[in-house]
Amino acid sequence: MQEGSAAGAASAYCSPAMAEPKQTYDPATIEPKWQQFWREHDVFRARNPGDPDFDPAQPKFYALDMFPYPSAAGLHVGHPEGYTATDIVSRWKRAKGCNVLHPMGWDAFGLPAEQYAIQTNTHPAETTAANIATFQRQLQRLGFSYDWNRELSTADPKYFRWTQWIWKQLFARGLAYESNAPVWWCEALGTVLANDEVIDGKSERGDHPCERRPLRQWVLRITDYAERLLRDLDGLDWSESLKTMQREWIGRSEGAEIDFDVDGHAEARIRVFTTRPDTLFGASFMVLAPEHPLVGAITTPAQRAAVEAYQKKAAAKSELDRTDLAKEKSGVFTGAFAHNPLFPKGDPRGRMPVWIADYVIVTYGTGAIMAVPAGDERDFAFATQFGLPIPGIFAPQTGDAAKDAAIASGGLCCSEDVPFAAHNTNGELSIAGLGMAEAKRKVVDWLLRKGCGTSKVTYKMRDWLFSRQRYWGEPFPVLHTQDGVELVPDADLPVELPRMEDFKPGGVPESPLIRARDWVSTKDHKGRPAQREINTMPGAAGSSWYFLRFCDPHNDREFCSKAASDYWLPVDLYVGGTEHAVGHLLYSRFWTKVLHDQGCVGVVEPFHKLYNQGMIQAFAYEDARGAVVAMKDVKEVGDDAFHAQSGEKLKRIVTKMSKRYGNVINPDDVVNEYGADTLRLYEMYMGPLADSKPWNPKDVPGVFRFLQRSWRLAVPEFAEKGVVHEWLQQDRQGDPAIEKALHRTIHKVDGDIERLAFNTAIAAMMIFVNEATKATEKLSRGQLLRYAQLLQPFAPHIAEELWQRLGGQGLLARAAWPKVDPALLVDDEIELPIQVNGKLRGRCVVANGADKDTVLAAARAAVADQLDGKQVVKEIVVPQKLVNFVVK
RNA sequence: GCCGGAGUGGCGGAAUCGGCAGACGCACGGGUUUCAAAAACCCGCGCCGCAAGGCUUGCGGGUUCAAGUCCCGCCUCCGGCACCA
Repeated sequence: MQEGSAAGAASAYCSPAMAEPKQTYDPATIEPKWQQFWREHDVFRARNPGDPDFDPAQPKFYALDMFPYPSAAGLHVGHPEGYTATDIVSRWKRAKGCNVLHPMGWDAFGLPAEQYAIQTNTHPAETTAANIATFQRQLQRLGFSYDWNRELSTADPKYFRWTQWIWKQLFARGLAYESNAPVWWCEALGTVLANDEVIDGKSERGDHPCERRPLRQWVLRITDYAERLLRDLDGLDWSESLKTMQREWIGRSEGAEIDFDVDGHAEARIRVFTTRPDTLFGASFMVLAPEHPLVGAITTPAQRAAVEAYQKKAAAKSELDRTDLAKEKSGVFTGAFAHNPLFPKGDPRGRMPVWIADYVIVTYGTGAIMAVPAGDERDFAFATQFGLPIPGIFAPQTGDAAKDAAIASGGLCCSEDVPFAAHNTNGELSIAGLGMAEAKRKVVDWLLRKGCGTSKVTYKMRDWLFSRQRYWGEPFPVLHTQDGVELVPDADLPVELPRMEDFKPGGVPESPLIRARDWVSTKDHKGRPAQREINTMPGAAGSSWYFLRFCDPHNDREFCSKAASDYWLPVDLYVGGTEHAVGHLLYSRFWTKVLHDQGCVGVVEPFHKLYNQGMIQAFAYEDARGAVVAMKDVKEVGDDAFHAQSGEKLKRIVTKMSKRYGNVINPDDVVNEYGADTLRLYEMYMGPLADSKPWNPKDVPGVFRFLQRSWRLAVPEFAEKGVVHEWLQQDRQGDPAIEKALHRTIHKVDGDIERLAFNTAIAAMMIFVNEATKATEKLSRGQLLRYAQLLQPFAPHIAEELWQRLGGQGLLARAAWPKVDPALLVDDEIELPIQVNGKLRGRCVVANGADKDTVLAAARAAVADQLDGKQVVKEIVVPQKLVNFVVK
């Protein structure tokens, strides 16, 4: 323990050398004691239907944390933030009579474990086991009320046996397929990555450059579920911003596909996707993605060299460069002409040059567009740059004549809903005067009749790239035989990883498993030679269904019994960071829906209420140039900070914790110095759960002092006076003022936990303790027992200790939530602020429920000097709130 | 560029439905206690002003008896998306 710290000083008093034994609040003694007691008595075990002591009358509550990835760095202070929040809710729900499922496990497969294993030259299985042990020890000393009987690890064969089984179900439903399409390859990580793991052409983890490369991969057909993944968001209790992120990721757009003939190429038809089929009359050229398969066939000899050069340049560009150069459009004419289906063959109005340009993306829609410069900013920019025609199609009436004229002539681009001009006709079809919606309908109907177009919905979301070229992941239960792909029978699951000494990526795109020759070569079901799949599953595989396994973690016949998941699902409260907004949360929803369709799970959505905690940040100091100075070079003097070497005055900023800055707070240190209850309480007291907020070491002793004051309310300084104060040793009537304060506090804390406003709940308890401290000897045993009940979800150890000392019945962790008497929430007399012309001028005390005239009379008397000689034009009386006189 | 969220004392934050702005904590100042210090406890603490009083929730307008809260226009910060046809 650190010298001079609050708790450190406290334990010094407890040293045996002291003549009189003091009873100081000493978390180092009481916390391990209660943790051990709770574990030994299995206090937080959740009951499943069918368990001997299961009570069907009890409501269930499933409180879930995003389980951690057990990194070598150990627990970060960010972890206990969300974990404390769900623990408070879990303990509170138990007190309210719920059967609570609050489990914890380990997301143990994945790249970092393998990277770390390579660095330290130890096997990932060993480092992972060691990291799990550390995380477990760190979490267990925080006193979370997890049902540790349900602990699981995704890297445990007993677990991933079922990950493999679920994958087989996906395969059987046609939702898993092999593909050779270009994928994101990251050289530094030696693997391919899914779309959501690549940000601006760099890997999300490690920020390494990535490139598109064709490699054989397993892919899951999540796009088949796009519509349901979108639609079912509506019923979820998630933040709107998170739902928006998912909606945008799914990226639904409604429009039409239209076919264009290519002059002189009877076999070639260019199919485009457009959200504005109504603007077809304004289409003046076509643009294909450089990678579009038709480019080679339609390019004229004269343009071939230029087109191929452009294609080469586009291929060399990463997606990042492509968007970086977005300011200026680039492209090349193919020499070919397509024909607008609105006009008869040969009609010059339908003649459209075909270009290639990298602003058209091959993987979205059909990889080709019809360009309507009058109605699309990008097409407008392209047409302007290359001198292509911009036919005007609109007849706007905005009231701004100059603007209207510019739009009508095609001199100004307009993507809004404005009426079409009279010339939008081909004789058969006219949309003159129509708005967007009606014109769309008419054009698509006409195209449909002519057989060259149809309405169509597309999604931005791509299929889920579901394999990695790495060792430390779930093997696929698949063999490659001479007849093709063959599934490993259920009876042979799990397919375990071979024990390998060298699992480093070997500079080849293939997984290191390719070197495990004895493992790779096997026999198919006919006994003929076959090869195992050497790709492994991505990190998100195991985490896509762990919430299901928690319902029935020891089942060795099924991944989870239907009865168990029917009882527990959906998760009632799921807390974690925003970083999983599209990845994990979308994948889990997808797997749940597939398992639902399979009849294995009743719900269609796994997480009813989802809450994103903010980030815990830290202070750092930067110099005049804006460079962050590492904490070891910072000298703090009072409120100011200086550079230790140069003496330069530094500016305090708030930023993320980082090893480089040396501002990382280790939860273990905080527990050692102040105890787990203080850590939990401080993290909840910092501010709203959803906000990002900086860790301020100076604030921590404040909450410690609060716990100490709570302790002092019950426990005398010297042991000879008893385990609690003399006046608490038997029951008696408590002070009525304290009783009222207590009821108000219970009411406030109850409501605040409900809305996850833990900071204000703690403030309410502090107010109670401040009031109670002023009247310590008037407190009754019953009052303090109820206070301990309130404190229990937040600071369970001290609360349990106080409960025991006060002689509470049984365990506090199992005690019911205290009752509020509504009669005690109202005051007999209330003080009203009195305003004159909206400014506070006085106060008066009236009986609660006094009639308006009584209140007015008292109010007038209280501000008589202000009203003197003035005329009152209006009197506003808001019952229970205030009085306002408007005077002249 | 588009879509979210936010901006309140020296600091973290509170104000849940338009009704006393600044709860609670930190820091700071004063006091009690002490040989002294720490701890503990008590008092004070938005800004200007000796005071009376005035001003104050990023900025500018508006609605209202009353605006941190509602409306309009801007500024700044954070997050997400970003040539998605």
